[in-house]
Amino acid sequence: MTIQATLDRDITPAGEDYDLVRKTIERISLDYRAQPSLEEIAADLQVSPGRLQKTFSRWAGLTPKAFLQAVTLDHARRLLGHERLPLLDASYELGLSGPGRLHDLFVTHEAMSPGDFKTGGDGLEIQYGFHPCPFGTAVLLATSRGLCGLAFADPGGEAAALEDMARRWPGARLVQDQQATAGYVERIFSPQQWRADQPLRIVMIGTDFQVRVWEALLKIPLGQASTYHDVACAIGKPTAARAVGAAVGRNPISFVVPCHRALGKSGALTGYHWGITRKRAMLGWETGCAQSAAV
DNA sequence: ATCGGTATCCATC
DNA sequence: GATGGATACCGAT
Repeated sequence: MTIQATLDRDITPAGEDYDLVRKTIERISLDYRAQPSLEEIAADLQVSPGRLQKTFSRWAGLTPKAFLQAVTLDHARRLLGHERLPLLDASYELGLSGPGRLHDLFVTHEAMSPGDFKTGGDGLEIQYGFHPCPFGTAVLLATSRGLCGLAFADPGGEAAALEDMARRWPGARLVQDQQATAGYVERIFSPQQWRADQPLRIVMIGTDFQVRVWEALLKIPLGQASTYHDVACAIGKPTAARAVGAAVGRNPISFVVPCHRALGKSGALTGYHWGITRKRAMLGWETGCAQSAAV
Protein backbone atom coordinates (compact mmCIF):
# COMPACT_ATOMS: atom_id res chain seq x y z
CA MET A 1 0.00 0.00 0.00
CA THR A 2 1.29 3.46 -0.80
CA ILE A 3 1.89 6.04 1.82
CA GLN A 4 -0.77 8.27 0.40
CA ALA A 5 -3.31 5.51 0.52
CA THR A 6 -2.45 4.95 4.14
CA LEU A 7 -2.92 8.59 4.94
CA ASP A 8 -6.21 8.74 3.14
CA ARG A 9 -7.47 5.73 4.96
CA ASP A 10 -6.12 6.61 8.35
CA ILE A 11 -8.79 7.85 10.66
CA THR A 12 -8.20 9.46 13.98
CA PRO A 13 -10.76 10.59 16.48
CA ALA A 14 -11.69 14.19 15.76
CA GLY A 15 -9.64 14.13 12.60
CA GLU A 16 -11.25 17.26 11.26
CA ASP A 17 -10.57 19.19 14.40
CA TYR A 18 -7.00 18.06 14.29
CA ASP A 19 -6.67 19.41 10.83
CA LEU A 20 -8.25 22.70 11.76
CA VAL A 21 -5.91 23.09 14.70
CA ARG A 22 -2.93 22.16 12.61
CA LYS A 23 -3.76 24.70 9.95
CA THR A 24 -4.40 27.41 12.50
CA ILE A 25 -1.10 26.75 14.22
CA GLU A 26 0.64 26.81 10.91
CA ARG A 27 -1.02 30.01 9.78
CA ILE A 28 -0.27 31.86 13.00
CA SER A 29 3.30 30.61 13.26
CA LEU A 30 3.99 31.62 9.72
CA ASP A 31 2.28 34.98 9.84
CA TYR A 32 2.66 36.09 13.40
CA ARG A 33 4.38 39.27 12.33
CA ALA A 34 1.22 40.38 10.54
CA GLN A 35 -0.88 39.78 13.67
CA PRO A 36 -3.83 38.14 11.92
CA SER A 37 -7.14 38.45 13.71
CA LEU A 38 -9.39 35.60 14.66
CA GLU A 39 -11.83 36.66 11.98
CA GLU A 40 -9.21 36.66 9.26
CA ILE A 41 -7.93 33.24 10.14
CA ALA A 42 -11.40 31.80 10.43
CA ALA A 43 -12.29 33.22 7.03
CA ASP A 44 -9.20 31.68 5.48
CA LEU A 45 -10.01 28.29 6.89
CA GLN A 46 -13.69 28.61 6.08
CA VAL A 47 -15.05 28.11 9.54
CA SER A 48 -16.90 30.40 11.86
CA PRO A 49 -14.82 32.43 14.30
CA GLY A 50 -16.71 30.83 17.13
CA ARG A 51 -15.92 27.32 16.09
CA LEU A 52 -12.29 28.15 15.49
CA GLN A 53 -11.96 29.72 18.89
CA LYS A 54 -13.59 26.81 20.64
CA THR A 55 -11.84 24.02 18.79
CA PHE A 56 -8.47 25.62 18.99
CA SER A 57 -8.75 26.38 22.67
CA ARG A 58 -9.68 22.83 23.45
CA TRP A 59 -6.61 21.42 21.74
CA ALA A 60 -4.01 24.01 22.41
CA GLY A 61 -5.16 25.11 25.83
CA LEU A 62 -5.16 28.74 24.84
CA THR A 63 -7.05 30.97 22.47
CA PRO A 64 -5.75 31.76 19.01
CA LYS A 65 -5.03 35.28 20.18
CA ALA A 66 -2.98 34.05 23.12
CA PHE A 67 -1.19 31.63 20.85
CA LEU A 68 -0.26 34.51 18.61
CA GLN A 69 1.36 36.19 21.60
CA ALA A 70 3.06 32.97 22.61
CA VAL A 71 4.81 32.71 19.32
CA THR A 72 6.70 35.99 19.23
CA LEU A 73 10.43 36.37 19.69
CA ASP A 74 9.79 38.29 22.85
CA HIS A 75 8.05 35.31 24.27
CA ALA A 76 10.85 32.96 23.35
CA ARG A 77 13.19 35.15 25.35
CA ARG A 78 10.93 34.93 28.32
CA LEU A 79 11.01 31.17 28.21
CA LEU A 80 14.72 31.34 28.91
CA GLY A 81 14.12 32.89 32.29
CA HIS A 82 14.35 29.96 34.69
CA GLU A 83 16.37 27.42 32.81
CA ARG A 84 19.38 27.17 35.07
CA LEU A 85 17.81 25.58 38.07
CA PRO A 86 16.28 22.50 36.51
CA LEU A 87 19.29 21.72 34.38
CA LEU A 88 21.73 21.79 37.25
CA ASP A 89 19.45 20.24 39.83
CA ALA A 90 20.88 16.95 41.05
CA SER A 91 17.44 15.44 41.59
CA TYR A 92 17.24 14.95 37.86
CA GLU A 93 20.19 12.59 37.90
CA LEU A 94 17.98 9.65 37.05
CA GLY A 95 17.72 10.97 33.58
CA LEU A 96 13.97 11.01 33.79
CA SER A 97 12.13 14.10 32.92
CA GLY A 98 11.78 14.61 36.62
CA PRO A 99 9.51 13.95 39.57
CA GLY A 100 6.75 16.27 40.61
CA ARG A 101 5.95 17.69 37.24
CA LEU A 102 2.75 15.85 36.64
CA HIS A 103 1.91 17.79 33.57
CA ASP A 104 5.02 16.99 31.66
CA LEU A 105 5.36 14.11 29.27
CA PHE A 106 7.09 11.54 31.43
CA VAL A 107 9.73 9.51 29.69
CA THR A 108 12.04 6.63 30.53
CA HIS A 109 14.82 5.92 28.16
CA GLU A 110 17.56 3.51 27.43
CA ALA A 111 20.53 4.43 25.35
CA MET A 112 22.21 2.42 22.66
CA SER A 113 25.51 3.34 21.13
CA PRO A 114 25.92 2.69 17.42
CA GLY A 115 28.14 -0.25 18.38
CA ASP A 116 25.55 -1.85 20.66
CA PHE A 117 23.01 -1.26 18.05
CA LYS A 118 24.98 -3.08 15.44
CA THR A 119 25.63 -6.20 17.49
CA GLY A 120 22.52 -6.19 19.67
CA GLY A 121 20.14 -4.91 17.08
CA ASP A 122 21.24 -6.84 14.08
CA GLY A 123 18.17 -7.48 11.98
CA LEU A 124 16.15 -5.41 14.41
CA GLU A 125 12.64 -4.79 13.28
CA ILE A 126 11.36 -1.24 13.34
CA GLN A 127 7.68 -0.60 12.96
CA TYR A 128 6.56 2.68 11.52
CA GLY A 129 3.37 4.56 10.89
CA PHE A 130 2.02 7.94 9.78
CA HIS A 131 -0.45 9.90 11.85
CA PRO A 132 -1.92 13.38 11.79
CA CYS A 133 -0.94 15.61 14.67
CA PRO A 134 -1.15 19.33 15.39
CA PHE A 135 2.23 19.91 13.77
CA GLY A 136 1.60 18.10 10.53
CA THR A 137 1.94 14.43 9.74
CA ALA A 138 3.96 12.61 12.35
CA VAL A 139 6.13 9.69 11.29
CA LEU A 140 6.66 7.34 14.21
CA LEU A 141 9.20 4.55 14.44
CA ALA A 142 9.25 2.03 17.25
CA THR A 143 10.97 -1.16 18.28
CA SER A 144 9.62 -3.61 20.82
CA ARG A 145 11.64 -1.75 23.43
CA GLY A 146 10.04 1.59 22.77
CA LEU A 147 9.80 4.59 20.53
CA CYS A 148 13.00 5.21 18.61
CA GLY A 149 12.06 7.84 16.06
CA LEU A 150 9.65 10.69 15.50
CA ALA A 151 9.69 12.91 12.46
CA PHE A 152 7.35 15.43 10.87
CA ALA A 153 6.24 15.85 7.32
CA ASP A 154 4.42 18.46 5.31
CA PRO A 155 1.69 17.24 3.01
CA GLY A 156 3.36 15.30 0.23
CA GLY A 157 6.62 15.00 2.10
CA GLU A 158 5.75 11.84 4.00
CA ALA A 159 7.94 9.51 2.00
CA ALA A 160 10.90 11.87 2.23
CA ALA A 161 10.51 12.16 5.99
CA LEU A 162 10.45 8.41 6.38
CA GLU A 163 13.49 8.11 4.17
CA ASP A 164 15.27 10.71 6.24
CA MET A 165 14.66 8.57 9.30
CA ALA A 166 15.39 5.24 7.69
CA ARG A 167 18.87 6.36 6.71
CA ARG A 168 19.80 6.44 10.38
CA TRP A 169 19.32 2.69 10.73
CA PRO A 170 20.43 1.15 7.45
CA GLY A 171 20.56 -2.34 8.93
CA ALA A 172 17.07 -2.44 10.37
CA ARG A 173 14.07 -3.94 8.74
CA LEU A 174 11.24 -1.44 8.46
CA VAL A 175 7.70 -2.63 8.61
CA GLN A 176 4.68 -0.42 8.31
CA ASP A 177 2.30 -1.01 11.18
CA GLN A 178 -0.16 1.78 11.81
CA GLN A 179 -1.64 0.02 14.78
CA ALA A 180 1.66 -0.32 16.57
CA THR A 181 2.39 3.38 16.36
CA ALA A 182 -1.11 4.80 16.76
CA GLY A 183 -1.04 4.48 20.53
CA TYR A 184 2.12 6.53 20.77
CA VAL A 185 0.77 9.52 18.84
CA GLU A 186 -2.29 9.71 20.94
CA ARG A 187 -0.32 9.80 24.14
CA ILE A 188 2.36 12.14 22.94
CA PHE A 189 0.10 14.86 21.64
CA SER A 190 -2.61 14.69 24.29
CA PRO A 191 -1.35 16.28 27.49
CA GLN A 192 -4.40 14.98 29.30
CA GLN A 193 -2.93 11.53 28.91
CA TRP A 194 0.49 12.28 30.35
CA ARG A 195 1.03 10.19 33.45
CA ALA A 196 4.01 9.82 35.69
CA ASP A 197 3.05 6.26 36.58
CA GLN A 198 3.01 5.13 32.98
CA PRO A 199 6.15 6.50 31.45
CA LEU A 200 6.64 6.55 27.75
CA ARG A 201 9.44 4.24 26.77
CA ILE A 202 11.95 5.55 24.30
CA VAL A 203 15.18 4.19 22.88
CA MET A 204 17.93 6.65 22.06
CA ILE A 205 20.44 5.42 19.55
CA GLY A 206 23.48 7.65 19.26
CA THR A 207 27.05 8.33 20.32
CA ASP A 208 27.86 8.96 23.97
CA PHE A 209 28.05 12.66 23.41
CA GLN A 210 24.76 12.79 21.57
CA VAL A 211 22.97 10.77 24.20
CA ARG A 212 24.24 13.06 26.93
CA VAL A 213 22.96 16.07 25.04
CA TRP A 214 19.57 14.46 24.48
CA GLU A 215 19.32 13.53 28.15
CA ALA A 216 19.98 17.14 29.02
CA LEU A 217 17.16 18.20 26.71
CA LEU A 218 14.78 15.87 28.53
CA LYS A 219 15.45 17.82 31.70
CA ILE A 220 14.14 21.08 30.30
CA PRO A 221 10.63 21.40 31.68
CA LEU A 222 7.60 21.92 29.52
CA GLY A 223 6.90 25.55 28.83
CA GLN A 224 10.50 26.55 29.32
CA ALA A 225 13.51 26.76 27.09
CA SER A 226 17.26 26.62 27.37
CA THR A 227 20.18 27.66 25.21
CA TYR A 228 22.80 25.64 23.42
CA HIS A 229 25.33 27.22 25.71
CA ASP A 230 23.48 26.19 28.85
CA VAL A 231 23.04 22.65 27.62
CA ALA A 232 26.78 22.57 27.03
CA CYS A 233 27.33 23.67 30.62
CA ALA A 234 24.87 21.08 31.88
CA ILE A 235 26.84 18.23 30.37
CA GLY A 236 30.08 19.62 31.74
CA LYS A 237 31.49 21.04 28.53
CA PRO A 238 30.87 24.75 28.76
CA THR A 239 32.70 25.56 25.57
CA ALA A 240 30.96 23.01 23.41
CA ALA A 241 27.91 25.06 22.50
CA ARG A 242 28.44 24.52 18.86
CA ALA A 243 28.96 20.81 19.10
CA VAL A 244 25.82 20.70 21.21
CA GLY A 245 23.96 22.38 18.40
CA ALA A 246 25.10 19.69 16.02
CA ALA A 247 24.04 16.93 18.42
CA VAL A 248 20.68 18.53 19.06
CA GLY A 249 20.13 18.54 15.34
CA ARG A 250 20.63 14.79 15.18
CA ASN A 251 17.96 14.02 17.72
CA PRO A 252 15.90 11.18 16.20
CA ILE A 253 12.87 11.54 18.45
CA SER A 254 11.85 15.11 17.94
CA PHE A 255 9.24 16.62 20.19
CA VAL A 256 9.50 13.78 22.73
CA VAL A 257 13.13 14.66 23.22
CA PRO A 258 12.41 18.37 23.24
CA CYS A 259 15.01 19.70 20.88
CA HIS A 260 12.66 22.57 20.12
CA ARG A 261 13.33 23.90 23.62
CA ALA A 262 16.92 24.71 22.72
CA LEU A 263 17.35 28.27 21.50
CA GLY A 264 20.23 30.58 20.72
CA LYS A 265 21.43 32.65 23.62
CA SER A 266 19.58 35.69 22.28
CA GLY A 267 16.31 33.79 22.29
CA ALA A 268 16.38 33.40 18.52
CA LEU A 269 15.07 30.10 17.20
CA THR A 270 18.23 29.42 15.31
CA GLY A 271 17.28 26.25 13.53
CA TYR A 272 15.08 23.20 13.33
CA HIS A 273 15.36 20.15 11.18
CA TRP A 274 11.64 20.11 10.50
CA GLY A 275 11.35 23.86 9.98
CA ILE A 276 11.52 26.88 12.24
CA THR A 277 7.79 27.35 11.87
CA ARG A 278 7.22 24.03 13.56
CA LYS A 279 9.62 24.91 16.33
CA ARG A 280 7.76 28.14 16.90
CA ALA A 281 4.44 26.32 16.88
CA MET A 282 5.62 23.76 19.41
CA LEU A 283 6.82 26.39 21.83
CA GLY A 284 3.50 28.18 21.53
CA TRP A 285 1.55 24.99 21.99
CA GLU A 286 3.54 24.09 25.07
CA THR A 287 2.94 27.48 26.54
CA GLY A 288 -0.72 26.65 26.36
CA CYS A 289 -0.14 23.32 28.10
CA ALA A 290 1.84 24.98 30.84
CA GLN A 291 -0.89 27.52 31.39
CA SER A 292 -3.69 25.02 31.65
CA ALA A 293 -1.56 22.87 33.94
CA ALA A 294 -1.07 25.78 36.27
CA VAL A 295 -4.80 26.17 36.83
C1' DA B 1 16.52 45.45 16.02
C1' DT B 2 19.24 43.22 12.36
C1' DC B 3 23.08 41.91 9.71
C1' DG B 4 27.62 40.05 8.73
C1' DG B 5 32.05 38.87 9.71
C1' DT B 6 35.14 36.36 12.84
C1' DA B 7 36.92 33.57 16.77
C1' DT B 8 36.92 29.10 18.45
C1' DC B 9 35.61 24.60 20.07
C1' DC B 10 34.38 20.13 19.57
C1' DA B 11 32.50 15.74 17.55
C1' DT B 12 32.93 13.38 13.34
C1' DC B 13 34.73 11.19 9.28
C1' DG C 1 44.12 16.08 10.81
C1' DA C 2 40.63 18.06 8.19
C1' DT C 3 35.94 19.68 8.29
C1' DG C 4 32.02 22.18 9.30
C1' DG C 5 28.13 23.43 12.33
C1' DA C 6 20.39 24.22 14.85
C1' DT C 7 27.04 29.05 18.40
C1' DA C 8 28.60 33.32 20.52
C1' DC C 9 30.21 37.70 20.21
C1' DC C 10 31.10 42.31 18.42
C1' DG C 11 30.76 46.19 15.63
C1' DA C 12 28.37 48.65 11.96
C1' DT C 13 23.97 50.06 10.16
